[in-house]
Amino acid sequence: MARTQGSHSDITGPKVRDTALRLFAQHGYAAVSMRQIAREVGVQVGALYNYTPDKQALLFSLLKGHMDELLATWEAEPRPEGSRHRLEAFVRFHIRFNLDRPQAIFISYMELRNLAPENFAVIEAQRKVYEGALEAILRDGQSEGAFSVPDTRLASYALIAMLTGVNTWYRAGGRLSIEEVADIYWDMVRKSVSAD
Amino acid sequence: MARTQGSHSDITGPKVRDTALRLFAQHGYAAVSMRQIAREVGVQVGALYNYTPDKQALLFSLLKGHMDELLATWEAEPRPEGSRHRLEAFVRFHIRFNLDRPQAIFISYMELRNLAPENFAVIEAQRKVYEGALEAILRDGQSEGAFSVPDTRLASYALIAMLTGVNTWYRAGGRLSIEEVADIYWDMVRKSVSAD
DNA sequence: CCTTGTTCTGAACATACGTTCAGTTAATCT
DNA sequence: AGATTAACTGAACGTATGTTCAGAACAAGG
Repeated sequence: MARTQGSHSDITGPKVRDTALRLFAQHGYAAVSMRQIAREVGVQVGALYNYTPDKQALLFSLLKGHMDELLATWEAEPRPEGSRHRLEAFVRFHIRFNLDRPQAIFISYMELRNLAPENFAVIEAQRKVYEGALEAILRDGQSEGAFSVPDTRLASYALIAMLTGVNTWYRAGGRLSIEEVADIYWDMVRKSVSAD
Repeated sequence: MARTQGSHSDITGPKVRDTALRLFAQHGYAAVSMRQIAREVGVQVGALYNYTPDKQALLFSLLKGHMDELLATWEAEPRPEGSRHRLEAFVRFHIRFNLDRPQAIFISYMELRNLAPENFAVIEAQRKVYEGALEAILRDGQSEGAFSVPDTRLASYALIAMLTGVNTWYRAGGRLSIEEVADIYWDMVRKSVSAD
């Protein structure tokens, strides 16, 4: 097997993924053409098909890679004692993780409908696992008496939406650091699930 | 001027808008063709151009109409006394309004990037007016001592995201009525802006 | 140095796109 | 009844789309 060293595929491959991620996030999957990706990578359009069987697989691969990383990173996080600390850990993890990769987050919310049904099912299942982690924390805290949450399912949806919304306005280099943002959001989350 | 009564334009016009709204929400603006809209309306594609100068104007018109209605309806709402009651009114209004027109809400969040820059500026300005109404309530309540919100700007973003998120999971005919959903969300919002 | 196999080009394929327009249909007004 | 005109068809315009593939370029192994 020739060309294992100095091979361009080690460079072009990631470049294709990075470019596709950026363009999909910027203009949307349907609005970006394979030729546009190729142009920004610096190759002819045919060369892209050395790295993906088709355009749909490219989108799916990006989303799948992102969800795999999300779940793996979350599972590797320290798991503090007590529902309150676990909820805080989730909030800070979610904000940090999302703000670190805004483009992947963006397409993983916007481009779900452009996935072929069988691909959609895979991503949707992974998303449910992640959201289930939050609901489990709320349920545990509720039965321990640490939280006052009448409907843990709804509360998990509400909190996820609130936290994910950070990405719509946060810009690096703004007036607040990621830590300060997480402090403020954690304060609101904490109060919203407490008894009053 | 002939054909003012019995004219088809009274039927086809709204049909074009309804169909476009539905298809844009389902598949995304870029993924829907004019021929697809025409087919579902029941006319040839050329006929669509009696109702919109081009595809972009059709999208803009839908979004503009939606934002106009949002602002007008909100301004016509009763304006209760006291920040707490005003916040509750906003929460309930937002949930009710959003759940009543899920498709318009969906495209007005997803298709902003497919607007031509000058069209985007118009919609963005209207959105800011609406979100500003929430922030004003939070600011008033904060200075009156009714709320404990360290950063009213952030809090308004957080609450808007949380409330708008209802549309991602709510389905009519589910286990909860719109009123019950609004009750639960208002409970969380109320606590999140309170002192503890 | 010559074969091997990866990576890429350049061109082609069939199909779809947004938009335009001359011409047909039919409802309304005089 | 005839004139007017809104509403629509059917076809065409040029361009863009995703994908395929024969062959060129070229780095490494024997």
